[in-house]
Formats: sequence, C-alpha cells, structure tokens
Amino acid sequence: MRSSWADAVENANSGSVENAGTSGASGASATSKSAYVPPHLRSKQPTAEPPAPSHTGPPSASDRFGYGGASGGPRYGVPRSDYGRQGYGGGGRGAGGWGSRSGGWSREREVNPFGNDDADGLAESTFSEQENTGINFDAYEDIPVETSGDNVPPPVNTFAEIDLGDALNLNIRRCKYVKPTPVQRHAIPISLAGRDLMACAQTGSGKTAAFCFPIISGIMRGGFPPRPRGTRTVFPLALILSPTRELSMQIHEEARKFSYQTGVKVVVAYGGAPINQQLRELERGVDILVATPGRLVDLLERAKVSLQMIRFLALDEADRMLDMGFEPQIRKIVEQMDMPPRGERQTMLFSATFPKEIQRLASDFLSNYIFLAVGRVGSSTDLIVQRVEFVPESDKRSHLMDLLHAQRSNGVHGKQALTLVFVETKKGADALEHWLCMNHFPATTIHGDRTQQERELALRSFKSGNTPILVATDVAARGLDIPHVAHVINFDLPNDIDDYVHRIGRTGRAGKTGLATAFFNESNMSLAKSLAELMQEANQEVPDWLTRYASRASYGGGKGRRSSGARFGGRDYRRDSSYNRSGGGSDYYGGGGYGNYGNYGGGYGAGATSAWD
DNA sequence: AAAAAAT
Repeated sequence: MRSSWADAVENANSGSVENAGTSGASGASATSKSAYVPPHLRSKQPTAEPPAPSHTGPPSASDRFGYGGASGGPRYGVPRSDYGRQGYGGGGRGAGGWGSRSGGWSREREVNPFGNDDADGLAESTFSEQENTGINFDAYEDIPVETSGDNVPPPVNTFAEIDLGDALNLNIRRCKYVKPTPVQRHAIPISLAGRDLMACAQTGSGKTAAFCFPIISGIMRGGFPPRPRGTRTVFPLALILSPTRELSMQIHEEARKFSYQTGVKVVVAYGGAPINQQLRELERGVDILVATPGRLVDLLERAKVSLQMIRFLALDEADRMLDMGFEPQIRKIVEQMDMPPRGERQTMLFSATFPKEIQRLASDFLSNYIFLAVGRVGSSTDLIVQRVEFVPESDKRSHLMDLLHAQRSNGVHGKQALTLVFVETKKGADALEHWLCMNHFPATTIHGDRTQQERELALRSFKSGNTPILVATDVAARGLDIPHVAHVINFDLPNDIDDYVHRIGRTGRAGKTGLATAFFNESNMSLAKSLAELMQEANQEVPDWLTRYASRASYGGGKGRRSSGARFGGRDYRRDSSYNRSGGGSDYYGGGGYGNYGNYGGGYGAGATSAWD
C-alpha cells in the first residue's frame, strides 16, 4: 500500500542522490558539450548514424531504471532533490542557472502569448477573473488514483515542491494556476524523474500542462545544443503528436504560454494550411514541435525535420493515435525514421481512455513505464448530467429543436448557451447545419470535408458565442477545450463507448457542470449495454427501457465496458492476468513489487467507480 | 460504415 511505495521511492531517491554527485553531474555535462558533433559533420545521410555520442544523449534504460540513477548525465533521471544545482542550466557551460540559450538562432522579441499589456502578467486579478479562468479545485479533491510500475515517484502537493525553474514558475503564475491538478501532481514528478509514462486522465483537468512542464523544464536543464550549421534541416528536442489539427493548435497555444521567456521555442505543423509558412517558422528555430502525423511525415520525407535529437516524445489522445487509422503512421514516425529508440528518449502517453488492446500496442513505444490512472474530476455524477432519450430517426430534428428552444429561454443575457451537436457523418453535419440555419438557429459546422480555414472559423465563431450551435463530427470529440459548453447533444450516438466518453467530456470541464443528452434508437442497440453500465457507474439515472435493452442477451455481445472489475475506469493492462502469460510477460515484472494501488484520497472502495474520460 | 490525417 501507500507506505510501501513511499518507502521504496525514498530509498531509491536517497540512493541516487549519492550517485549523482553535483560535480560529477556537471562534469559530465561539460564533457557532453565539448563532445557534441553537429549532425552535418557526422554524416550526409541523416539516418546513417546515431545523432550524438552516447554520453551526450540520455543514459540507457538501465541507467534510468529505478527512479533516476544519474550516472549517464544530468539530462535524464535526475532526482528532484538535485534540480537547480549548479551546473545544470546552460548545459554546464558555466552560465549557471536555468537553460539560457546561447548561440543558435534568432533572439527577436517574443510575442506575449498571454495577450495583455501587463508586462509581467502578474497584476492582481479580480475575484471574478479567478472564477472565470480558474479551475474548480474542490471538484478535484478525493479522486481515486492508481499507479503501477517500478519505483513510482511520490506525488507533490504544490508547484513549489517541484523546481521547474524561475521562468516556468512565472508562467505558471501568469496562467493563474494556483496548485497542481491531480494528474499534474502525479505525472510531473514521474516525468521529471525521467520515467516513461502512460497516463489516463480527463482532458481539461490539466493534462497538457502535465506533459509540457516536464518537457520545457527538461529542455532547459539539458541545455540547448548549438544549431547545426550548413543545413536547413531542423532538429527539435521534443515532439508532441495529436490526432486533429485543431487540437495541435490548442496544444501549441498552451505550450507557448508555458515556455514564454524560457528560450524554449514551440512550433506547430499540421495539414490543410500552407506549408511554407510552417517551414519558415521551423527555420527560425524549434525546440518543441507540435504536429499532426500526416504533415510531420511530409516534413520528415522532405528532410525538413529530423528527429535525431528528440529527447521527449508525447502522444496526446494516445489511444486514438494508436487505433487502426493512425497506428501505421505513428509507427513510421516513432520507429522507422531517425528518432532515438525507447529508453533513450523519454516517452509520455496521455489519454482519457485506454483500452487494453491499445495499451499493449503502446507498450512497444515505452521503456519500463509507469501507468497512472486519475479518476474523473469530481466523478461525472456531479459535473455532467447524462440523459438518454429514445428518439426514432425521423423525430430527431424536431426533438433537437425542442431542446434548443427550451435552452434559448434559459440563455444567459439573451444569448443562447453553447451547444455542441455530434453527428455521425460529414454530410449529415452539413445537412443539419443547413436545416438549423433555415430554422433561425445560429449554427455552424466542423468536419473533415471543410477547408481548414472554414474549420478554424467555425470553431472561433462557436467559442466566441457568435454561433452558439456547433454541429460536429468526431473531429471535435477529443481534447478541444471550449469553455462554457453548456450542452453536448449526441444527435447520432457513436458506436464506441469511448467516443461517447470523449464527446460528453467537451462539457463539464475544469470542474464546472454540464449537460449531455443522447438520442438513442434501434440503430444504437450495440451501445446499449456499455452505455447503461457507464451511466450507472456515474450514478446517472438510467431509463428502464435502456436497462431492458442492455440486459437482452442478443445485445449484450457489444463492446462492454472494458475492465471486468470496473474500478474507476482505467487499469494497467500489465496487471490483467490474461496478458501475463503472453510472450515475454514474466520478465516484464522485474521480480514483483509491481504496482501500487494508491487509493489514498480516501473513501473510494473498489466498487465506487466513476465514468471519466 | 465513418471519421481523422499530406499534396
């Protein structure tokens, strides 16, 4: 239980502190700098040789095994207690402090991503501002957490406990983050310890920061390698992949805030937009590249980007990235280009849902990783009210109109509350949007057949409240952070319960409440069982007719709520006995000591579950 | 069967 892993970590920690003497670490760092050979001097063929001598790169997996043995160099596996020691920043160049960028690319003035004139961004905020932008932390108390893996670093309670560096700390204050969310409390120490991570946590509970903070801080600690001359190829140090263009844009915007005035440059690349502008941005320098897979493959094939220097890889919505449509592309990027192999880079996978089959695929990319599951914000019981209504196909439009009418009278300040309507097909989205507009409902639509310009305009117009009804395909199901979505309507239900979970997660974000309504009919029978179970777990009112459908044997065969012991939604597949005997399984466990049910936070028995995304 | 993702 808790004491055992805490002790284990403490032991591991003190052990590695001894190993990682300050002078030794900074000495290695200094050596690594002088030994650096720019890629263009090593080989004309970018993939012909590994990017750098081994002591420049991160230590091998075995060095990192067990919470940061620092023998391989300061970049990875450094115990938290060592942070901020002399010699870390500046790559041991004697500059001291945190990663000052020396040499390399342009030093032009950085645009303030916080979009205010307050130079420090730290003017006293009014209470109402806090309320609008802040996260409702009360909703995050007492969340069940499960971690498993070897030597799991303990969580922190405050940002102050972690030395992320002055510049990043300042940005955290500018973002008005007062204390870390549960996923941040757990994931950041794990990542800072250099460990690979598979994390299940609701989008909107601070997931982006959970992988951005360690990346930014890690880049500053590791130092900025000099930019290779004589080539237009760029060498990002971190790569963040996401499944949709809009989500990549959103991550980019957030990451830019976090890295303001740190010297860390963040660039985004995605399809549907002119590549030349993205190329120009890349050539002005990039440390963190945020991208969608297709455009990145293009850039790699044109040799505009090399992954040789990647220290950090993060997959957002990782289960989507590894599903059938995406997996080959991801494999190509991660395994068949020039990225350092697992164990040498640090890999972080984040998603709200993580089916076991996908976990197994994902483990190909990970090395001795820690699995982390953080229960849903306040459990959806309180935050998202889920309703299911039986609506025959032919009645859907009039039923939708009834809902929208009812809501209109509810609207704040005469404005319609933001309503996100999910449909199954792109054509269906266009048709419904057209019909809504004909009926004087201000609607727009986002889907993959629209131009990127149209997609971005639609999203902006929705966010601003200008067009308070957005009809969307699953392109908008994941990750998008749209504040103030009051109502998610599943006009057409998805076939996969995970997609349902992600869709309704567009409301009830950051600890606020939301409403989700689903139109269910004969064509959704395969979802009956899993939907009923999900709603029950979330303490939602399940209509009797749905319970009846769910219990019919003929409909029971659909994809049930994965995990037989539902717990709280996420579970490390390595713990599932049915996977233990398949090839290579036993070695994986490093001689037991596997897993820690960190069910602290109190009060949650194994049966007290919550649906969470 | 559909959606997403490069030109």
